[in-house]
Amino acid sequence: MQPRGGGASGRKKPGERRIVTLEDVARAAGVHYSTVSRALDPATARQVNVVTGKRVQAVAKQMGYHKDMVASGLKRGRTHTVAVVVGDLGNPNVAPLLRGISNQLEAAGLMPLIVETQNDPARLERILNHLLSRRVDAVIVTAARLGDGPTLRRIRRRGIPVVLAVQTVPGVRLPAFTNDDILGGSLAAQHLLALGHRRVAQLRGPADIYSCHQRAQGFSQTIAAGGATEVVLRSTGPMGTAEEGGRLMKQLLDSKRAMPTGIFAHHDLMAFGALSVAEERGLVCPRDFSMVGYNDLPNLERMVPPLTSVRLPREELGRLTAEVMVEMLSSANRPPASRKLAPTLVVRQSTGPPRDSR
Amino acid sequence: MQPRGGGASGRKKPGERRIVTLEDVARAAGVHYSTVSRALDPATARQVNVVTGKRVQAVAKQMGYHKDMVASGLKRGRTHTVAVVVGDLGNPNVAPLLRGISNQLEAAGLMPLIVETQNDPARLERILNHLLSRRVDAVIVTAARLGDGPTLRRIRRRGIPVVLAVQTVPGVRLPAFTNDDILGGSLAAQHLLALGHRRVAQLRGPADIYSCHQRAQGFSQTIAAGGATEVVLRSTGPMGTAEEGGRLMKQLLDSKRAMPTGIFAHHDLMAFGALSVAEERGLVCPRDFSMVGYNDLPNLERMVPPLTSVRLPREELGRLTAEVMVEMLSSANRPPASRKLAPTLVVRQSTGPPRDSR
DNA sequence: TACGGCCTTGCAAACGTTTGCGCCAGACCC
DNA sequence: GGGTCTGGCGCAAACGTTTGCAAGGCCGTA
Repeated sequence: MQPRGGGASGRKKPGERRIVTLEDVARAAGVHYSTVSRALDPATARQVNVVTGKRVQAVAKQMGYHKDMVASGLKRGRTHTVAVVVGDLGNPNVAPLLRGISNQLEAAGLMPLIVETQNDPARLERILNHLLSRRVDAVIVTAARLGDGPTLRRIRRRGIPVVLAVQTVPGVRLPAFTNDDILGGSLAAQHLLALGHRRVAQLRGPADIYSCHQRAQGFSQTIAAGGATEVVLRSTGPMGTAEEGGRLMKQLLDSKRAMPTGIFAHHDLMAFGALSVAEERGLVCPRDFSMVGYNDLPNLERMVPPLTSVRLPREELGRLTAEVMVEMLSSANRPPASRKLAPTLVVRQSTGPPRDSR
Repeated sequence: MQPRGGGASGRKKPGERRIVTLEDVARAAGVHYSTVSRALDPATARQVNVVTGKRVQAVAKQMGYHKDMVASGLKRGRTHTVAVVVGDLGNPNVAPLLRGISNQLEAAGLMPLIVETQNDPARLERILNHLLSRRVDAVIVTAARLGDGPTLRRIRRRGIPVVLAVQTVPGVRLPAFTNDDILGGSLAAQHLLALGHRRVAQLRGPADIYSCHQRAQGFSQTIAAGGATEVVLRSTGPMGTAEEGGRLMKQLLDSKRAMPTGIFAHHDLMAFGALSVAEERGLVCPRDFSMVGYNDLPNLERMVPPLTSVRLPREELGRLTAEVMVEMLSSANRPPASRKLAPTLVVRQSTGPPRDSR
């Protein structure tokens, strides 16, 4: 049992003093360490005499005391840590989401523990075990796939609050804060209909992502209601890659049917892939067909053509999610209700009237 | 002192059993809990009889025991947590870097605790105090600014290993793993020189970021050695925003001197901002001037014009950094040496020969 | 003066794990 | 058969905090 603060450098400088504990402060202030503990916790500070309290606080500050959150966590059963599970840190959507979450949690004295599943359900399982053994106070899952229901229920049964963000999975009774993807799909459809498109195509994301079902539903319903015809291509690969988009576009172009004039891709990157394939075949967007993406990735306005896309309220979604989480942790009552936030359509130059109507 | 596992939902289902401890397992297996502890830790497992060990492990698994890392952390003084301080999660550079770090740490049984300073030195200070009180085993700082030396030294003096990634600050004796930004700047310069440019400009990033000094140095030296003339514009705002790039470009265009034919921007986003301003003034890239960016942001090939840029080995840098960190934590000897990784130039269509040479 | 009620403070038992130490039993040697 | 060694296990003390409980002092009131 070597002393603390040795570090791993090997060079033990004299300046490397070991950790300052309650007992050290207590000795210096001439009180019992329980008094120090009380004086330093705002919730119990009024139990100690004002002048003693001030003195203790001064001594603690002067000695550079910092509460050991590990010990505190052990004793209280609260680590003030909230795990945030993301699918892919490289996804441009997650940064604003995480910022929203982090800011909100931080304001409540909680620290986000960000972990990445890399969209691998097996990793999710492993990671969650790790998180449980680290006694996180709660979990925010931003990358739930349809198969994750049992895993999520398992954490919930451990008594740890779980909320879903961005992605939800139907049937699992957990509060979820998502984009209104039905509306998102519908916005894309309305836009194409308004421009006069009568034959449209949809490049769908993977089947195990619920929000893709929603996007599809919103789009298809609106298209049908508008009396236009639709063909649907289903992605089987990973979520939202340019390759998948290109593959589906090839499939579409190789089919016998008449080329649709409007295309809705479930992800901007899929739209890019599709555009590349179309260009190779000599098709020009928006002259020969219109393209609507999803997610409104950064710097879209500098792309060629600047992509019309559905923008999601990412940071706000993060804020909202964390806000609810904080409330769940402080007041132990009613399970909060799920909410959906409305996306908006950002129109750029990848969409226009169909060629045959000019 | 209420029992664990109550959670915050308020609905206490019967399934919510409290946490399984060593003692629970011990009772079920008919041994002392210290024996369970030893049996479950590979490092001490050989101290217990093989058959007892197997039985204990079976019972533990069957009961769903998971070691409480909080308690373990308190006892051992090791939390198996490494803090990773990033400046801005939205920066596309950080995702691959974090992936490299995470994968490597995870393989060593460590968990990254990702925190964002939002490029605010005051936040850095606050956050580091938080991290210290959470007893992280080590810290990786990926966003050091020139003024951060004292803060970094302070953590180091607490005996906690610190390494720098991506950004370093001269004078602070910490191992740093960075891109070779001198080479990066030089690559940009060589490219412009080879194309025949004789009058070039440099749009510099903020002065408190050391890698910008390096980029500038590499660029200027190479340009000077090539006998070309250079004008330098210095950013005073935040790192690498389109606004800053635009501002500097305006400054350049408004100056009396002859318009340079080649421009090197310290960040792709600055390049975008500059391009926008130039377009407004009727200049066309690469006809009227060439532009080289830095960082090789994603989807650059779909921009107009596709931007020539310096690509950094981000994920590899993360891997390397974490690898060294792991080694520092396991073997307590020699402080490791800093290393630089070589960037490469990705040539696209934003650069070409100067107009006057055609 | 006696007594009940504060306000302050100290005491000590947790929280769940790790680990030095020591005990016991069996094996082995002479 | 007595001694030593060793493998396996239990005991209990930590790690640093939090927090019921109770003791002591002070005040006011009867």
